Amino acid sequence: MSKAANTRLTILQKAFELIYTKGYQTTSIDEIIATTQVTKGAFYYHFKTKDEMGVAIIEEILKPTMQEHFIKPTEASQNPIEDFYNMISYLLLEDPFLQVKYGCPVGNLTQEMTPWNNKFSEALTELVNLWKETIIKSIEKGKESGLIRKDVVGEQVAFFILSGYWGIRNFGKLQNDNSSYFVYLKELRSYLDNLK
Amino acid sequence: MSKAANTRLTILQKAFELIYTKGYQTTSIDEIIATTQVTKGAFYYHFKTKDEMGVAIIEEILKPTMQEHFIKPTEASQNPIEDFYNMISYLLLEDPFLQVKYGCPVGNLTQEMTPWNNKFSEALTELVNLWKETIIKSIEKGKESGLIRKDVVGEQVAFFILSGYWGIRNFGKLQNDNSSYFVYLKELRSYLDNLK
DNA sequence: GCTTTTTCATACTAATCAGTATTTTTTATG
DNA sequence: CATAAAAAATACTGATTAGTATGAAAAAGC
Repeated sequence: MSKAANTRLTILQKAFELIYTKGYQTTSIDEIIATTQVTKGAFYYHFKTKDEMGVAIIEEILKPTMQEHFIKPTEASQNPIEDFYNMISYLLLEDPFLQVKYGCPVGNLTQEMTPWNNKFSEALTELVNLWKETIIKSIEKGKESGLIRKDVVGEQVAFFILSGYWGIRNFGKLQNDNSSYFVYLKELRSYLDNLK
Repeated sequence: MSKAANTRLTILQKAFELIYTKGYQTTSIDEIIATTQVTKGAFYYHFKTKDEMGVAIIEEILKPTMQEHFIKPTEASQNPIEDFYNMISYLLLEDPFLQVKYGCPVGNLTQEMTPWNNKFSEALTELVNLWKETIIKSIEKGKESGLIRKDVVGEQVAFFILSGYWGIRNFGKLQNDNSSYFVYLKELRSYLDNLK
């Protein structure tokens, strides 16, 4: 990777960490360049505005991460119900990057930037739809293989699972501990089992 | 109500509307006093800081509203399952104040202010716990009256319902339309029916 | 090695922010 | 009505904000 490309990536990564922990609006460019040891000239060479950088974070940091960690595993799944549970459980309790007190990065950005910034909304919608569609496909596969009831509606379940995930992360954030996750996961288990 | 008390209430109400639509951090005091036609002197006579006003909004605007619209009806309910559905459905589709594109006020504040402001977190936690406990009690009542299965765990269901609500409001916000609400409500219906 | 383009560094600006100091007006109370 | 206290009005401050203007260094092309 060229030195310039490296500078750009460093900015995106460090800025993402700051934004994930502090929020977008309250993370200033001065703070970003201070922690990245990059000058303002370099920053504005790579990004025309702060918002352009924000969208780049979604597309160049969040999207690939999601592809790798959610989309691929779900597509490869032979047992949707078991793997949905494992996916959510992993995200809530084990993922090394996500932290209880900071919630879900995609959820945070959605809450904060929608509906005031169209570029953000579009980029985030793309992400979320990708995840949703993957879940729906996985459910259809499960229906074919007999692991899921035929009368289950994929889109409904996808919305239900993702909503619950976003919501419980907000609870975790509020309480700043794992306890609500354990309670939530038990009910998720019983909900998912009812799809069989 | 005294004139001073009226000034205070006006500030809280208008500020809440601004914060609900724009977010807390991006709503400036200058903007609040401009829309309320109140001077800065008056504002800072009633509130020592912006954050003190924020907490007052939670306690004096959000809390009473929640008491009236969620707590009381749930406590009076004779048929929990039916009324849970109606409550969520009302909130998503009919409530005259809440708007799809702006999400849930409590959820928004939680996302934005936690974990960086303890006073906010405490005030919000109180609100949410109140709602949660009311739902749990309602479920226990339903179990006694035979409307809900005995093996249903109230706390799990309460978390599940509230998480789903918070999450789907984030979806609505992202898409800026009702469509996801309809899909979500269908699955909520079938989830709730499984508690019978 | 010379030139051009890319990449980055420094110093600045105008706007906005939360909050303060001080004075004036309004209201309550005797 | 006089006085004290409560409530509100005005003008300011210092810090922070996103973004710019301009020039210097690095890298690439020949």
